[in-house]
Amino acid sequence: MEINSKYNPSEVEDKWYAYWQEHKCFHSEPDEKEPYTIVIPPPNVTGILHMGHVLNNTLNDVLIRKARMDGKNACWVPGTDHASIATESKVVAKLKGMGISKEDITREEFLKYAWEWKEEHGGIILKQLRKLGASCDWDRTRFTMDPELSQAVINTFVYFYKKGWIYRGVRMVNWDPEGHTAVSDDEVIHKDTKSHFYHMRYFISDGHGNPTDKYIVIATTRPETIMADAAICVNPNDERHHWMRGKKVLIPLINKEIPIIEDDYVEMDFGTGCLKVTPAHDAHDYEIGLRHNLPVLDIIDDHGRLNEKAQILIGEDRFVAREKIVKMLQDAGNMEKVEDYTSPVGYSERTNAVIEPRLSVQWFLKMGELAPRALASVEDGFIKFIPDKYRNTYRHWMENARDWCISRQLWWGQRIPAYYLPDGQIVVESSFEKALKAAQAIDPAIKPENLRQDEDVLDTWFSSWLWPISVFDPDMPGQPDHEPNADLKYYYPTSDLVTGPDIIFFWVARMIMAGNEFMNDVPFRNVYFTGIVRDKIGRKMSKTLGNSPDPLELIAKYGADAVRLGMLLCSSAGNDILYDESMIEQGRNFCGKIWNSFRLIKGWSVDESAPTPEHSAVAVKWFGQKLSQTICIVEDHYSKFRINDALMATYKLFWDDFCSWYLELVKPAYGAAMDKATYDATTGFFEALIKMVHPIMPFITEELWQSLEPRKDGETIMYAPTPKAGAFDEKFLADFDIAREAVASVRAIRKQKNIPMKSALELKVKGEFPEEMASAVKKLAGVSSVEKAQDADAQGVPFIIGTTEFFVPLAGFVNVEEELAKLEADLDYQKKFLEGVRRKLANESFMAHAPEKVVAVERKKEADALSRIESLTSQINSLKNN
RNA sequence: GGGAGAUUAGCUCAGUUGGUUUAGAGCGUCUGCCUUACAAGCAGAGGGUCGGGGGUUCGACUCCCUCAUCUCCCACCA
Repeated sequence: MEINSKYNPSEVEDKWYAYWQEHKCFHSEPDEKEPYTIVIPPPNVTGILHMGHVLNNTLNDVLIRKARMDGKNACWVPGTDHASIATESKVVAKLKGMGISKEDITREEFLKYAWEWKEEHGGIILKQLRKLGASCDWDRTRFTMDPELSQAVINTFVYFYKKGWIYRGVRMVNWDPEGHTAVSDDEVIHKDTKSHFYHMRYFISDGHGNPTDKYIVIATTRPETIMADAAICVNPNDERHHWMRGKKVLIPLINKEIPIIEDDYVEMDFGTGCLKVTPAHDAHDYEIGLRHNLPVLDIIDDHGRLNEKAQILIGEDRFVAREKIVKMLQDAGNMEKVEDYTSPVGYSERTNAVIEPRLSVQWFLKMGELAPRALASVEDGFIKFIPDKYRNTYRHWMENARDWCISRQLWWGQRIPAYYLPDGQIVVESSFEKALKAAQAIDPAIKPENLRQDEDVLDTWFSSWLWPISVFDPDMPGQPDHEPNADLKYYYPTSDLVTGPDIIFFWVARMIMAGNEFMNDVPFRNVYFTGIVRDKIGRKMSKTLGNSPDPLELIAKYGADAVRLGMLLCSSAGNDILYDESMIEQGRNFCGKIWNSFRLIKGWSVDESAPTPEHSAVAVKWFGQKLSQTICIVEDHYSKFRINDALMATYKLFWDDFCSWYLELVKPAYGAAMDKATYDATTGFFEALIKMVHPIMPFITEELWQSLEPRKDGETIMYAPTPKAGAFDEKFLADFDIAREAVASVRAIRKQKNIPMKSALELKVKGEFPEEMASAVKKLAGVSSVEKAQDADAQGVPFIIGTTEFFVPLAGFVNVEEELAKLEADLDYQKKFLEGVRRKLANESFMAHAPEKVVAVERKKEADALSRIESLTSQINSLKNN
């Protein structure tokens, strides 16, 4: 059989992915086996794959493939999220390019465009995931706006409304003037922003709307809102301002009279101690307004422009208006001074627009009962967070959770099922027909055309919080009487969730709430939080910085397996990933290593009658045990979600133990055949190894597993059972390590003395040495004999392992002074070490307090140091006598 | 401003209830090798007073206090 000398991933990957799909290898149906379930964190339906997805989905795939090989019924449900704000803004942008404004078309027309956009761009990301090797059950692909899933969202809304947990409220919300919607507090990012602090003069009114010559100075960062001022507020304890109690002031430029009021909220030592109260455009001012019964005047429209109520600068954008009004105030003599000022300003997470606090009517879901229960799920250990530190973050948020603003002023999403009667009464029902009936129960005269549905849609998270339930049985959420279908019964709760810590509140917490409410059980057992993928110097990846590589290009260049390994190498749970392409090169190199070891093995011919050489027998015995030992370690790592530790242990087992030691030991002389026993053991080991690697690198392992021996059509390594650990003897493994050390020492001597492997050396041993290992040392160190040394022939280049002395007789090669210096340095170190240990043993307090075990360890250290010193002294003497 | 976490080799990180750790790994670095599986490789080597200071303890990378630096989360000082 001809094997390419180099591994060619692109050839192999598409072939096996198609094979897996053709044979339905990813598909799961409920059966009698233990389920292992993951639901994908749904990416934006029109998004494209970035490095964060690569990390997340690689981890998911490793877990799911591992579970599958462990014999579980593994099901990974894929899907996408409709991402209302992001998608709608893309569609708006597209329409703009076509010369169409959203305002000019109907909701239905807009949605038609949106669905077209979704059909065109939707699901690209799922195709890209296939390139990565993701073993999702594509037959189960879901979209948060699939009709059934949308209905689940509507049912949920109706359910909570009827339960009295959803209410409509006038609230100061975070208005995104670009997205034209309210966004939740969590979607606002506060950034310190440079601006100015404007000190303005408000003149005291004479009582008839005319200015007197007295004025007060008010500092603000937002002079464009002065027209909406409802009062000037000072602290009641601020004596500086008592003189103007009961007076009124005039708003500059428009000369509107407003009262001076007093409230504790105002800090005396901030700014001028005077606050302009603008209830419509600041959340705190709104609160003050409520306390003092101030009128609310909203002068900014949906787009962030001043409206006619502003009286001046009508139609101007708020920032343009700010510049203009500053000029006007200066011209009018109202501007006292302008200072540079940096203050936190809220930005929309989605559009990066400056958030405008704005009063509006929104729908809210009460957190009062949902949050404490969801908190308990984690606190009581029903859900485990990895790493654990996120429990703190979670607790803090859950204890302070505010009601969830679930309405969004958008069209793309699930429309709120609230219907208004002409008299303003509201009915909430899961369909128009039901709503009509309910409305007619109130007023039999109501006709369909009298009923008006709420214009807003629901927050996207209000659909994705149902995800672990609705992907299996969309009839479940919001319908407590519904009998869960077979899928839901079998797959829920899911096993593990892999996601980023940035959506712990948006998504993770809310899924827990929904799970508790509708399933009376948590939605998953473990949440593994990945880090955020950053570039090599720690910057977040972003399009503008251009530091975000295209995963598909990386896959094309290095292969999917290499990309997967590379991502995992630099990721431990919860730590940010400092991505560097060299990690992926390492993945590629590992593929090369695996590939070449296979070529080596496959290149051997077998001689049925050949006896097994001693060194091969030792090698087989050793690697079998080493494999078992490592399997235990790897399994332990997986059980603790220490994926990169599991990976590293596997990596070293393959590269160091198998390739560098085992294969070198059993490798026959060039052209010579190998005995059958060793050959069979070797292929067996190789198969076990690639099975261990498979969850991490699915493609190359499938290719080699299929090449290892003839397989039936439809057979796959995906369902090959994870290798099981056999017994292993620690002492035997330790003995082999002594042999390794001896080999390394001889090789080092060869290098120092420039002696090629071809010239055989002898090795003399003084002290204990496991006889069984002699053949291995001979083969790998190029040593012709390993013999017990008598005192007389204890000479040559020395080294010590443990307490055993070794000599490589090399007449003429020994540099006595050099060797002596090394030995004496070591001796010196050992003496000091011994001194330290003895000091400890002489310490009465230590002897009295330390447990026996620890004392025994110290005694052993003492003994070891003593015999090491003895060996060193002996070697020094031998050298001196030469 | 509040909270959480971090600081161990050049880089990225392990170090699991304080004592078999006389601090480890991978990558990188250095040296020598194109040795018929692999130069995307092989062999070998060097590299850290565990951020600073103090404390608890027989014993501290590990626990406590403090300082410094960094990261993240939450938070409206007009």
